Amino acid sequence: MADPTSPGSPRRSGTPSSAGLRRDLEILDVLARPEHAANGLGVSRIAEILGREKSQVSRALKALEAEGMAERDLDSLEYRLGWRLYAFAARTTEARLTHLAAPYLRRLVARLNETTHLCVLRGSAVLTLLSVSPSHAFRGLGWEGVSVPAPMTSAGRVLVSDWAPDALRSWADAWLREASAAAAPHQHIRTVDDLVREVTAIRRRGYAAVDEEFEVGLVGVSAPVRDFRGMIVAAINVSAPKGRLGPHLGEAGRRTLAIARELSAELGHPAARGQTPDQATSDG
Amino acid sequence: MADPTSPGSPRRSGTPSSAGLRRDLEILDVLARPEHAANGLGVSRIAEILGREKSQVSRALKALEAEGMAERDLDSLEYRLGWRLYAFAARTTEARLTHLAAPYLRRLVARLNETTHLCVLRGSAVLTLLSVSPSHAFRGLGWEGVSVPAPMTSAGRVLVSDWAPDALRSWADAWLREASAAAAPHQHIRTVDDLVREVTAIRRRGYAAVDEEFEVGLVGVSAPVRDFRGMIVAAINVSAPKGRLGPHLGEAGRRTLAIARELSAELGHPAARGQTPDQATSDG
DNA sequence: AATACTCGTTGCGATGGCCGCAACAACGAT
DNA sequence: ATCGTTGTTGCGGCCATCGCAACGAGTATT
Repeated sequence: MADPTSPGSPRRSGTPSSAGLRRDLEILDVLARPEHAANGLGVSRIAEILGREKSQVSRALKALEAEGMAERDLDSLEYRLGWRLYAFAARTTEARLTHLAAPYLRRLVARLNETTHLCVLRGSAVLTLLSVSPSHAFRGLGWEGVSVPAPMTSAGRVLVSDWAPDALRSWADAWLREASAAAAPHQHIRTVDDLVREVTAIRRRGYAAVDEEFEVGLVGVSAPVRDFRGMIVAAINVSAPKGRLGPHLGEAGRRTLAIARELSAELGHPAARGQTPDQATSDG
Repeated sequence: MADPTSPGSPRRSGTPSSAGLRRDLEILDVLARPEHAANGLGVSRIAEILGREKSQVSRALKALEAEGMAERDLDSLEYRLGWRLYAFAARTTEARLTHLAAPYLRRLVARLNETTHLCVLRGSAVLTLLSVSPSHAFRGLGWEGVSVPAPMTSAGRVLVSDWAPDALRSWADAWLREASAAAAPHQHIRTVDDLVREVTAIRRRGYAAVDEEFEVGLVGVSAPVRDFRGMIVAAINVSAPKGRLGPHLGEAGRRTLAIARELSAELGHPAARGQTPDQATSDG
C-alpha cells in the first residue's frame, strides 16, 4: 500500500508528464503493492483498480514484459515485477550511496557537533568513503588509504552484524590469529565467540559502540545503512574523544541510528520507510 | 561505446514494445551505467550516447523526474536514477531472493573459502545477482548486471535443468546458432542433444560442474534453488581456478547442493524441508 | 452437456500526442 | 563582444495510442 502513491489526480492533465509513462508507472505501482507483489495480478483486476480500459492495460503490460519491467506467470497469466527493476537499482546503489549520504552526515554533524564518517567493508578492512566534520567536509581518500581492521571498530562490527555465526567465524579467524599476537591494550574482543556475542548485542540495540578499543581515548558509535534489498551496505560512524562524546554515547548512538535509517529509506529500504526509530531491522 | 549488456538494438523496429517506453528505459539504462552512476549525466551527453534528439531526451527526462524515476542535481543539471526505481526494486522477487540468499552464500564461502554467486536466468543469459568472496571484498567490481551466455556455465545448465526436453530444445536452438560461429575452445556442448544429456546428468547428480568450458583455467559447480512451487528460480555457483578448486570439485558440488537445499527450504520448497540426502551437518 | 460468465487479446477508425527541426535563453571560454 | 556550449521550448505533420467492440478460451452454473 501507498508508499509510492501518485500524489496528484491520475489522469487529469496539468502535469507535463507523458501519459504513457504515467500509465506504465501506475501499473507497476499496483504490481508493487505488498499484498500483490508475492502473488501477482491479472489484467482485468489491474484495469479495475486503475479505472482504465483493460485493452490498454493488456497492451501496456505486454510492452513492459518485453522490456523486462514485468514478468508473467504463464500458468495463471498473472503479472509480477520484472528483473530489470532490480538490475537498474543494483548497479547503482554504491554510487548513489556516496552521493546521497553527504546531507545526512551533515545533519548528524549539526546535531552532535562531532565528525561523522560513511564506511564500507572492503575485504577485512573498513574503508571510509566520506567524512564530514563540524567545520569542513572531506571527500574521498583522506582516511581511505589506511586499512582499519574491521573487528576493532564499531563500524566494522556493524557491517558484519547481519552475518551468520559461521560466516562470521571464518571471516574473523584470520584476523584473530594476528591480533592475538599483537594484543591491543583495550581489546575486548579476543575470541570469535566474543565477536558473535557483540554482534548479537548490536543487532538488538541497532547500533554499535566502542570504548577506547581501537585507540586509547577514542570512543565511537556506528549504525547500519541498508539498501533496497535490506542488506547492510555501509555504516555511519561517529568518533570523538572520550571526554567529549563519552557522556552522551547512548544518545549519539540513537541519533546515528535514526539518521542511518533515513538514509536507508532513501536508498529504498522498505522496512525503514517512515518507521519509528525503534523495532524492526527489517528481518534477521 | 560498445556496452555489452545494453539491451537489443535501440531503434530496431519489430518488437511490439511501445516506443516511448523503450526510449525511457534506454535513458534509464544509460543513467545506470556504473561509469556514469557516480557523476550523473547531462541531457546532451545522453542524447549523444543514444543517438536521439536532445529535445526528446530533455522532455523525457523531465517526465521521468516528475514521476520520481530520475533525479536532478540542480547545480550541475545532471540526472541520476530516482528514488522510485529503488522502491520498485525493493518489491522485486530478485530483491527478496538476494536478501534471503546472502547468509547462505556467506556460509558456503566459510566452508569452501571460494567466491560464490547467486545467479538467475534472463532470457538466454545468466545474470549474477550477488557475489560473495572469501576475503569479503564483495561489493566488488562488476558483479550484478553482468550476464553471460547460459549454456556455457554450470549455473545456466542448472537453471534449465527442470525444463521439458522440447522447451530446452527451442531455448538452446537460438543460442547454438550463434555459438556455432563463435566456437569457444573448450566448448563441450555443441548440439541440443549434448545439452539434454548434460541436463539429465545434472538432474541425477543434483549439481552441475564445468571444467574450463566458460573460461580456460576456471572450474565451477552450481546447484539449483527452488521456491515453494518446486520450480528452479536461481542457482548457487562456486567458481575458482582449476588448480585450487579442481581437486575438490566433487566435495564443493555436494556442499553447494546442501546449501542450495537449505535455501530452498527457507523459500518454502516442501521436498527440501526435512530430507536432505547428502547432509553435511555441523561445522566444517 | 450446454449455457452463461469472466478473462485476456486483437481489429479498427478517429484523435491526440510525439517527433524532429529550429529558434531561443543562459552560461563560459577565448 | 563573439563564439561555442548546454538545455528548453514552439510548432506542424505524421503516427501511435485510445476506446469500443468482437472474439477465443477457460470455468463455474444449471
